[in-house]
Amino acid sequence: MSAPKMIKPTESELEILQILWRKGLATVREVHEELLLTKEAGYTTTLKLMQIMNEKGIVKRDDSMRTHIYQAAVNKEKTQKHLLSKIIDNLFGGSPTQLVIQALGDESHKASPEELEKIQVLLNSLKK
Amino acid sequence: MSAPKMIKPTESELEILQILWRKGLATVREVHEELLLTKEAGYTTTLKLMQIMNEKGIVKRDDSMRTHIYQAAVNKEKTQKHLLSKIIDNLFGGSPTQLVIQALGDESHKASPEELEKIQVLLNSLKK
DNA sequence: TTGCTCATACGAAAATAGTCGTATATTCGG
DNA sequence: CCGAATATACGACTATTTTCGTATGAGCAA
Repeated sequence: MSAPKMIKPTESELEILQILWRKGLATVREVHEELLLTKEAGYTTTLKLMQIMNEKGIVKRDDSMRTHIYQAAVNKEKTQKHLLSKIIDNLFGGSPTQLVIQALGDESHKASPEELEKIQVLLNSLKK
Repeated sequence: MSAPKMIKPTESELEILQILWRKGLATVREVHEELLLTKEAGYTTTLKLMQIMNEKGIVKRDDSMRTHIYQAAVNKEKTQKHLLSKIIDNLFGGSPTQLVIQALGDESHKASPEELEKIQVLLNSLKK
């Protein structure tokens, strides 16, 4: 098993990746519109970022038409896991438990009862 | 309630913060030695980083002696919580549950039974 | 005192990230 | 066919982060 590439998207790239993960396929224009909901940005800025992501292999695109169609080229769960692992080391001294505790206690991102139940199920399976 | 400062340490700063959180007080030399266990770095690089962190208010120092003594000036839990919150938004689309699930499933950072029990306790209190 | 070691200060290069203006090409309505 | 709207390419500028060389001075042993 080998890591084909060291995945390390920047913050801006992560914002774009999230949109692509959600939409599957999207044009620069569509991604840009979504970004505008959250932040200020010029269209060509978004375009450039996506071009760079393409060069890095973070996204793929179909450029057979005038308007190119983009999609994520990195797996969502893998990327999350990889970055999370870094954070556990970098921010929580290697302890995932500390991270989990902080995350569950986060006031601005409360988990619903259904979600808590999901976690409970996972917890049970880990306990065995 | 107001945020006195937007806490946003860079990666390198985070590495140093972790050491300071652990040790409490430390000289540049001590911090540097610890960093060397994990990565390459010149001494003056570490020094400069810590000087900048001092200017930013991320660390404090006692410079009454020739060898300055540093300590973290930001609260560990607050910093973790703040950065985690960003990550939940940036990487997990606002869902802490997804983050928790990925974290608990991380093969390279397994939680011990005692830690799982801690999480269980927290989970119980949240369920109410 | 002299010379060696070790500490901080400081400036500036190198590496990364993010922004955007402008050129140019394509499409399409009329 | 013409012009407005819209797309990509690309270069360059700004900002931030990281790295380190060099200067300078304190402390200390011989």
